[in-house]
Amino acid sequence: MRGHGERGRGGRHEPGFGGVGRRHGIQPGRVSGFLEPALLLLLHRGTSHGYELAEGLAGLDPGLSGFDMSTVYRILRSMEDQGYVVSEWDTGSHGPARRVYSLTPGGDRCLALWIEDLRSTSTALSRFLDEYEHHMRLHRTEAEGPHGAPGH
Amino acid sequence: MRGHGERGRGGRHEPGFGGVGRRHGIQPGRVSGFLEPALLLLLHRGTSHGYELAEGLAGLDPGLSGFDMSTVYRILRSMEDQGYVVSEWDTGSHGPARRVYSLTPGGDRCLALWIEDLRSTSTALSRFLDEYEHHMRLHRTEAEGPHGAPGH
DNA sequence: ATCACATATATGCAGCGTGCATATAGATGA
DNA sequence: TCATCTATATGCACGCTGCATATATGTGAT
Repeated sequence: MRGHGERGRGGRHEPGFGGVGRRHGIQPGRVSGFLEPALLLLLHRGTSHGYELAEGLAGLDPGLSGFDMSTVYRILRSMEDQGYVVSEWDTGSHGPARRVYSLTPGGDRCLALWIEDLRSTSTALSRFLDEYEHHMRLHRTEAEGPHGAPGH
Repeated sequence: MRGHGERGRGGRHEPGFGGVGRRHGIQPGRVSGFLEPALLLLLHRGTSHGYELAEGLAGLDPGLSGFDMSTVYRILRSMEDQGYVVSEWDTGSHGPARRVYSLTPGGDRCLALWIEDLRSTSTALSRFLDEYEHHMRLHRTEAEGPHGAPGH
């Protein structure tokens, strides 16, 4: 996650999910808008704060490690506004105060809805990739011609 | 696709991929930024124009039918700027002139890159969903307690 | 003491993607 | 003439995100 030692020139972001590494214009990028369910899942495992959650994201999937800390904090606040999480300050720890989040019942339901959506997405994605394979198979045999010479 | 008979109140967009149905704030939404590879695949099947491509999208996946026509046109233009497609006017048809697009070799390569990325995304998504199932399974048995009474 | 560094949260700004409303215009049929 | 379908395009607003930056506390080295 950006924000500590790794600071500055981030370089390339690995494929995976996440609105990672925008590049510019329209090139192979990736699907995005995926932090919320990941954070909700982490919080379902237990109470945590932003900085720690960011590390948890990287553990969930390397593709999730490309997000900026600011994005993580903003999404947490936004989820709090929606009532999916609640927070309180933890001043008893070593470093600076931490805003510790925990999941609400609403957040639990929200996660379940996300999972439903992501399952649909996953199915649709697989269908799309299958369709691509299928099309390319046809395209190749068609290019070989009906004479059946599979030469180089 | 919005833009013809179906005009006006679009109502709910079905799950699937696509930056469909923004809702508001952060709720179960869906991954987005997915039109490009879909359009590139359609154009790999053959030359076509925006309006027709929009219908082709719905055929690829119902989740892709939620996109606005303006978005489709803008993405096509953008892809043309990047050299992935070229267009020319077709005035020989019945209705108003159509801007007909065809794939370039660059677009072909771009599609291949997209597919690579989408495969990573698909894998990552599956892993995430598996992790969710796994966590929920643990969570449930834990809630039942170590006494092994699986009662309701 | 001072400085660098890791930890921790937060805000302003800019750019991109997208929905919605709207404009334009040719073809067809009532 | 007027409504409708086909077809493309633009302006506006808003949300998401990266980047730069500001702030503050604790730890360890000099």
